[in-house]
Amino acid sequence: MPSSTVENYLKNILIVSLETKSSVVSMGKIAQGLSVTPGTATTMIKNMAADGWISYFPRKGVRLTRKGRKFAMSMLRRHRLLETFLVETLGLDWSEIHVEAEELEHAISEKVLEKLDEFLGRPRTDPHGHPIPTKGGHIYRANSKTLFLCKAGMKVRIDSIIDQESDFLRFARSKKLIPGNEVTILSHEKEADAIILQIGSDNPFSLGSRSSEKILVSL
Amino acid sequence: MPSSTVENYLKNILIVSLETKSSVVSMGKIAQGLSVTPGTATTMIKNMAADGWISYFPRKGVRLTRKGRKFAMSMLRRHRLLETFLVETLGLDWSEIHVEAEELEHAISEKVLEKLDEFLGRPRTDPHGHPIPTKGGHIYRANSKTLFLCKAGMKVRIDSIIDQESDFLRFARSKKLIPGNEVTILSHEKEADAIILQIGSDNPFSLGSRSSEKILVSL
DNA sequence: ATTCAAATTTTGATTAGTCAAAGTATATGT
DNA sequence: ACATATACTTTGACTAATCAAAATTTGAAT
Ligand SMILES: [Mn+2]
Ligand SMILES: [Mn+2]
Ligand SMILES: [Mn+2]
Ligand SMILES: [Mn+2]
Repeated sequence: MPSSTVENYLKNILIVSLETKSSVVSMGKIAQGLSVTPGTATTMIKNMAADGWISYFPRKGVRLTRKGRKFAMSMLRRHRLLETFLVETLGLDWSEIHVEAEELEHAISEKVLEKLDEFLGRPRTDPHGHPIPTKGGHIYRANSKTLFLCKAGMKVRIDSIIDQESDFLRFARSKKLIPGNEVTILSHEKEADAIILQIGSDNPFSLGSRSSEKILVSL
Repeated sequence: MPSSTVENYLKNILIVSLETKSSVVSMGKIAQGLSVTPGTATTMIKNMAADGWISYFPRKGVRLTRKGRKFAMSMLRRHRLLETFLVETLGLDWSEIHVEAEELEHAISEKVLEKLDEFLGRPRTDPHGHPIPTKGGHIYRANSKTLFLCKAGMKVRIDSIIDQESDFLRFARSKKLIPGNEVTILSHEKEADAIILQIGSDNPFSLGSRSSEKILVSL
C-alpha cells in the first residue's frame, strides 16, 4: 500500500491529466500542485516509478500506469464522496470541505467507503459539481467549457467550480454561482477582459477572466 | 500540533493510566501498547517530554502533563465518537470499528468532530460501552468490576468490553455479552479458573479467567 | 554484600520525505 | 549556430520514527 504522500502525488497527477486532457504531466505541475520544491518532486517521482505507479520520462514528465491510474481514481472517489458526506450529512459549508477531505481520504478504508457510498445513496457528483468515479474506476466526463468562453446572449448551466479556495467558493455561493444554476451572459467584450452575467432575475454582475475560467458550464 | 505518532502515544498513555488507575505509566507498557521496541519508546518519550506533553521520570515511567492529558482526552473522544458513527450510522460491526477509528481519529478536525457529535445526538458511550469524554475533557468513570470477580448467585449488568480484538468481540456478541445486558453467575469455583453464567433464558456457558477479565460489570 | 534477571537506556544504522543550492539539458530567439 | 532563460535533476543535509544489539540500572534473592 502506498503512503499518504504517494496517494497525494497520484491523485494530483490524475487531476492534472484530466484537467489538461493530456496523459503526460510535467514535473513543474506536480511540484506546484503538491507545494514541494522541484527537486523533491523529482526524487519522489523516481521512487514511484520504481514502484510501478507511474512511467517517468526524464525532462518530459510522468504518466500514470494502469495500476497508478486505478489507485488515483480510488483516491479521487474517496475525496469526493467524503466531501459529499461533509456537506450532505454533517452540514459543513462547501468552502471548508476540501481541506477536511484532503486528510480524511487517507484514513478511510474501502470497507467504510462502501458503506458511506451506500448511506449517501450513491451520489454521482460532489458538492462542487465534480463527477465521483465509480468503484470500478470509471469517471463521467462532461464536455463542459469555461464560462469565459461564452458569448453574449448565451444561456448556460453551471456544471462545476474548479477552484477549491475557500474565499472564491464563498464568493461564488454569494453570487449563486452554484452547479445546476442557469446563467445568462449579458455581454462579453474580449478586450475588457470581463463578462457581465445574470442569474435568474438577480442583479447582473461582472467577472474577470481569472474568475470566469474557474467555472465550467454547458448547453 | 502533534504528529499522529505522538497522538497515538498520548492516547495510549491516557488509556493505560485510566485502566490501571495510576498516573505514572511504565516504559514497558508504552512500548507494548504501541507495538514498538523499548528503545523506540524511550526515544519518543524524551522528545515528547521536551515538547511538554509528558513528564518523564527515567527508569520510573511517564505522566501526562495538563496539556498532554487534555490532548489525549480529545483523542479518546475522537476515537470513540468515530466508533459510534461507524456502528450507528454506517452499520459496521462492532468487531471491525476499532482499527478503522484508529486511523480516522488522526484525520478528523475539531470542526468536523463537533458536527459529528451533534449529528449523533451527543452519545455518552461508544459501542463497546466505553464513556466518551466531553469536549471539555471530562470523562465519566463507572465503578465497574471485572466479571471474573463476581460470585455465584450474583446478577450483574454489563458495562463494557475491554478487549478490542475482532475475534473476541465476535464471540462476545454471539453469547450476547453486550453492554446493557444482564448476566447471572451460576457458579464460580476459584480453582477451576472458570465461571458459568447465563443471559436471560439462554443456555448457560462458561468463561475462563482470561475472557471474563475482559468484561466489566456493575450492580 | 553479592549476584542476577528484568527493565530501561544508549548507540549506530535505516527509511521516507523534505529543502537549498549547484549543476545540466533544452527550446527559443537572434 | 549561439546564447541564454527556463525547466529539470543532482547533491548534500536534515528530521521523525523506527530497529537491533550492546550497555546500564535496579530491585530481589541468595
Ligand atoms: Mn490528501
Ligand atoms: Mn470537490
Ligand atoms: Mn491511531
Ligand atoms: Mn471502543
